[in-house]
Amino acid sequence: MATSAKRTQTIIARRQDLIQGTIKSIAALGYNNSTVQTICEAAGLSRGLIGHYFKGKDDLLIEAFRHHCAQADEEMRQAIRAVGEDPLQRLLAATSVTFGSWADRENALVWHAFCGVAPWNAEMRELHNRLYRRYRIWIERMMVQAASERGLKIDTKRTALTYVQMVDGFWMGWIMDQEAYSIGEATKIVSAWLLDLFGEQRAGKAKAAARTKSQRKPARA
Amino acid sequence: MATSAKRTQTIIARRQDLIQGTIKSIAALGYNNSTVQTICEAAGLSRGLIGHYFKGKDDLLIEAFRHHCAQADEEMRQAIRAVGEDPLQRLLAATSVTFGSWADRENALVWHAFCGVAPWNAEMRELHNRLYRRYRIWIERMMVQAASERGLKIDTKRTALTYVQMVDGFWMGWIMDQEAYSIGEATKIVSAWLLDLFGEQRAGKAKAAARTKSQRKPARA
Amino acid sequence: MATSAKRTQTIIARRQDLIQGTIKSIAALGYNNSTVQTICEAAGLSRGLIGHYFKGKDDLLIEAFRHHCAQADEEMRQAIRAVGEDPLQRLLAATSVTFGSWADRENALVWHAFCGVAPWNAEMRELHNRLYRRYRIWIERMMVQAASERGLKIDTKRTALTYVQMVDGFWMGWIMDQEAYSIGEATKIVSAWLLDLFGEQRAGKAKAAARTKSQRKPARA
Amino acid sequence: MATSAKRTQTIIARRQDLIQGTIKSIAALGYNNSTVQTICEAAGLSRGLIGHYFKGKDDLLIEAFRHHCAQADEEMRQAIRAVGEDPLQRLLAATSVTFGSWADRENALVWHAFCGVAPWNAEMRELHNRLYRRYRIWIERMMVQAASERGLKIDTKRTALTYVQMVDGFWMGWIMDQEAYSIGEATKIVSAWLLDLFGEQRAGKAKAAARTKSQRKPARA
DNA sequence: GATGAATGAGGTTTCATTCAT
DNA sequence: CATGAATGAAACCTCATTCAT
Repeated sequence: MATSAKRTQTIIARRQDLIQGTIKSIAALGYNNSTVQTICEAAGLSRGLIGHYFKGKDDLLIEAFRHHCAQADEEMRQAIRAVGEDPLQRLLAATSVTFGSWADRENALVWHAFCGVAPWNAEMRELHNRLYRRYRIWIERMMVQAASERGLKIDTKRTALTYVQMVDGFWMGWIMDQEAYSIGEATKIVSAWLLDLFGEQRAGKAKAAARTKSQRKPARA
Repeated sequence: MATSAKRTQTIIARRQDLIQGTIKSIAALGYNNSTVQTICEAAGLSRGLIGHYFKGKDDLLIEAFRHHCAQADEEMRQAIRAVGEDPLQRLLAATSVTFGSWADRENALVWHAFCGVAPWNAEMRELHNRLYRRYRIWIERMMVQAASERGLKIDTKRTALTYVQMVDGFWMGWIMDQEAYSIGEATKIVSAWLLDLFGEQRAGKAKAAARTKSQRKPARA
Repeated sequence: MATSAKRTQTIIARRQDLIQGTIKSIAALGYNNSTVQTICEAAGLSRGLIGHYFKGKDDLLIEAFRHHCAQADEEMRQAIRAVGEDPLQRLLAATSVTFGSWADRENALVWHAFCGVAPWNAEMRELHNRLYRRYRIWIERMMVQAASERGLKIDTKRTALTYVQMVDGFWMGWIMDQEAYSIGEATKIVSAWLLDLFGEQRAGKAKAAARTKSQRKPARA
Repeated sequence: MATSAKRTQTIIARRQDLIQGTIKSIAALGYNNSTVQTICEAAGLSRGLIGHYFKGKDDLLIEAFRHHCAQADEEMRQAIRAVGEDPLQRLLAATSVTFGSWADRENALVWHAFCGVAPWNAEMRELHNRLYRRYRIWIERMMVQAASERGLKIDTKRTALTYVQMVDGFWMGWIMDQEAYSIGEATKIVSAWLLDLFGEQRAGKAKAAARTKSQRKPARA
């Protein structure tokens, strides 16, 4: 019993080691240049071990991506929960966590590397898209709440889409060229964009607009 | 003389063939799975030829990326010139060409693949960043003009940055998942965003605002 | 004492388990495809155990062959003893046991697999040849008796050799293609051949021939 | 074109080189111990070449077996044709060629090695069995002719089977232990067996039988 | 004594490059 | 010049063996 449990634990631990090694190796060398050799070295294990815990290199790579997706998902959920119920606060928190705490440079590089390969890898594409569909739905749901609370009429689907792609765009730009702008700037820009849409003065304007029967264009996204 | 000129022409033609083969192969198979074999097959040439016209596979890949960058640059320049002098029209034209005429799916996939590799390849990173610096400067310059014509006070650096990354973000999202949204939607969203910033009603409002001495927040980008 | 005896018994039992696992694995997968993994799985034991009871895989394989040889030897001895003293009956019993009771398909496949390897393995070749030399001598001895009892003049060395190789030939043919003929047919053919040489009518003929001074050719084998 | 023809010729030549290397390597080291390394060394070529001319090692091994089968077939056909129309002479010639000219020790060892693997390899089994079915049919056909010419009533199917398996049995015995008997002895035994079945005195007996009971025409030796 | 995790040697295969034709 | 055959380095993977628990 205890031994079996311990074995299971070891298996999980070794799989994690290899996944972390994969991530380290990809961050350091890129996807192409990561070999079984470099991955196992990064994990501090011997080359042959990969066969014990994964079907092969391809399987390990996919599992590493799956892990990465799951972790991104989890980090965001926790950050959002921690901040309370207010949808705008949650959107701001999501922005912060995306641009900050979890997505350090290593994670971001690895994410970038995987995305660069996913279009030619059905399984990775599937994983990525499942994550993003959920992600866009969350964002949209929060925007719907925020708009509703403020009496704003907004095309939330379009706005959510814009938010998600804008964030991704800022990430990619920073991965490619760290000197063009800092992650802090990106955070500020996106946060300001959110506040402009859902912030106090907008709420005030919306009420005022409602009073005078004027109406904002939904295309405002 | 004539023979030498002809030879030079052949060299250029063969290099182009190989570069086009590289692009086709990457679009079809991805960066990783593109081998000298698949590239030369796509180019309709024999495998050994690569050594005659490039230092090797790596050199060919970089040259292909260089070509891709140059072509993107050129396409945008022409599209912008064709549309006349008005900066807003130019911005809209740039958006159109980015999302449309040049950047078909094949080109976009290849661009995506190269970007997925560039962070670990000094030469590619350099090429990419040179292009993007120029690109951001154009966009900013046009925004400066557009704002100035309309008497708008806008943080153009920030706005240009936002534009560029938003466009890239929409591209990437569509490459990863074609079912999430269409390129047409992305074009509409970005165009609407531009028009909201620099379009007619905004111009009117800006003049009105100027009359009443009120001042727009720069964070509006 | 008791513990030591028990230990010895365990050792013998485990060695037997592994040998049986080897035989099962070879029968199922062939010699080439049998790995320490498949052998230990077939034996229901863990992989590391092989090192405790044998010098290594090669040693186990040879011991398994040794066991197989010994068992073939033993089975035949018992079958022959069980049938009484008559040499012809013994030859027929040997044929039966070879084609029947012991040499089921599994044993035959394993034998075939070992023989396919033995020419390039000094130890296996030696084991095989020792067995066959004894085997041929028995067969010849029985033929000598049978011939002598019947007053037949036969080149027994040649006849014994023919018998042994014919039986082996029928085995091999059936291992390679079970649809060409059945083991039952092979048994009938070889038995008929024996009866034709040593059976009743032959005995009668031999006596008649002896009366007329005619002489059979030894080449009749 | 000449170039295309030459290329085809080179391909055939290289494939032959590799097949010959395979045969040499198997003869020298056995099936198990033959690696891509040893095969290419025996062929005097580099390791990587195998991928140009065969799908992989397994494919090469099967092609080598196919070649071996084809060659055995061809050698026997030619030997039989060379000896004229008489069926008994043809049977004796088949015996000679099997035991002699073609099947030297190297070829026989390789044949033995392949047969040791074939039961666990569907493709090899199929090749082997196709060859043997044809082989047994030839032998039977010749026996039918020989018996008919001599007015003998023989179960030719059974006799052909016995012949084929006896020959194989003698081969196998000699491969396993060269000291037990020589190939010359085996040839003599089998030839004598054939002559005893279809030879002069048997024909004479048949004639005698014909004179007294049947109306069969006399056979020509 | 039994286990199976870990190792690393060695096998197969792929692939960029070279070179004779 | 153009070709593709040949090479060998290096990648992935399998597997026999060792060893800590």
